[in-house]
Amino acid sequence: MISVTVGAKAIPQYRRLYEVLRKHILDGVYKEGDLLPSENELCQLHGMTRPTVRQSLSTLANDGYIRKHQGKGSIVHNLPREIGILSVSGTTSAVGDRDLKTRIIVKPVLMPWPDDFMFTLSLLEKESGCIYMERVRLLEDVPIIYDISYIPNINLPRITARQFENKSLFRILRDSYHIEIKGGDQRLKAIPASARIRRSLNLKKDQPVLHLERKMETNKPGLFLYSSIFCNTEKYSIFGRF
Amino acid sequence: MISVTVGAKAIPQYRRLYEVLRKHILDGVYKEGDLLPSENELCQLHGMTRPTVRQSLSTLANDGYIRKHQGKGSIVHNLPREIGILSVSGTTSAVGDRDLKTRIIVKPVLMPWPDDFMFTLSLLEKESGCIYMERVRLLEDVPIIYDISYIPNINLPRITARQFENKSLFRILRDSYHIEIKGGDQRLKAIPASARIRRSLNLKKDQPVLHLERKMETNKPGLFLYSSIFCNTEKYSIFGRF
DNA sequence: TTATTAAACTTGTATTTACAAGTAAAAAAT
DNA sequence: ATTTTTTACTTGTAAATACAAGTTTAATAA
Repeated sequence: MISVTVGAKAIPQYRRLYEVLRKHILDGVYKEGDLLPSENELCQLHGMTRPTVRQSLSTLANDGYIRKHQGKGSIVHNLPREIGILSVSGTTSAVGDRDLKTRIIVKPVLMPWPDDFMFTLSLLEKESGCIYMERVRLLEDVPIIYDISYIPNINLPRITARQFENKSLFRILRDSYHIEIKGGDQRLKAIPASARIRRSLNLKKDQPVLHLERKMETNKPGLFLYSSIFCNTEKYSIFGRF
Repeated sequence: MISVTVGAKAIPQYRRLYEVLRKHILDGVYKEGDLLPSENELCQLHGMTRPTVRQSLSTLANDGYIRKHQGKGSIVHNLPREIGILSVSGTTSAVGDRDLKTRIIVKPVLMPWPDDFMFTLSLLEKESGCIYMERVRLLEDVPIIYDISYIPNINLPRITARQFENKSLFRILRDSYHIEIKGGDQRLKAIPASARIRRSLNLKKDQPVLHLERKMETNKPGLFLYSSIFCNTEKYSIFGRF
């Protein structure tokens, strides 16, 4: 039987409340240090039970938007996101691409995987080859991130023909192929900038770069996306929680 | 009424199961790719209900030990911890100090806070002054991490007189002062190594370092610990989840 | 044999209820 | 006025239950 799902999947209640509260925090409805409404109040306000509300709040806490204190309440903790440009943790999207512009350096091309790829690949991945692309991400027209993406060529018809300018790769994957990033692993290193990276990111002499190697998990089992990311951290830092 | 708590606090059931499963994964009882017992099996095995078991598993998943797949089960995901030396995420202790030796460079001294401190301080913190210390952490006798710690001098009698050799600072804080690290924020940068850092970490010329600035939250409200950490990432990476 | 269907699993979401433990504010006692 | 106690309110932990949704296996039909 072939089942074609057209409409959007039902969004869980706890996820909806998460999005609402997150938006309110980012919009400044709740400011740094403010107490969120208590769990019982949120239950009444949104017509759900406490475990559901708690699931929203624990996700918010995990992503660093709030801190929970027994006996007190949930306190807004918005500081990092105001300055940072790339998040190390967070369930939403890994990169806050709100103010980031994208410039394509190498258009998507189909090629075999590099011999010494940074992660071990499955046989299926290896046989399929990879879609390769290079992009620069700019903050206020200043290049900050050099992003090399590797996508296994599994069931992604016509992806190399698509336009990626100013549209997140992840958005295209979500909208056109129903692929969602669920999370992933990353390795971090400080390395000297290569000549090409130095040129691309307008780096000063001897300015090192932060190198991230990422393996991203998706909602499609067996499908992983890979990125090699070079960051100019001279002016901006990368934020994270632990 | 004065209440003196002598014994250890009762450890929640979900935390106990978390520790058991975590240990089994680290010990290789469950190996990479293995399926954990199903939630219902874990319920029977440990005599608890599914919400409790699920709390353990979701914490394990958050810390990167397992991946959960609807309809399938929980799959062990132990790779990063075999290679990495410093964890960016994880509820337990931030640093896996199992194989790391510690060498004191500057013994704990009481001093005023630096003028341009990396985080904003509260008035209480500023007035109290800080306990300052510098340590090098070695992996197989090779210096990897240079750690500068700043601790507010609030209610920590005789801390400057204590011995820190080969004993984690955090262990002393926990054992002697009942202070637990609950989590925190960090900023990451790639920077050129200063002469002192280069000497301390035996860095090659032009080898940059990964710089972490950490603000750690504790179980004592208002008490934060601060660290400025320099990592030699030439041979080892820092791992993280997102 | 092959493809389809059904059943038996798995985790995901959600409600209801109960009590423990920590915090803050109000009330009472000194 | 000050201290102590109580109360009310907060989040934390835990059980019992129900159904949804995804995956795998077994049974069935072609």
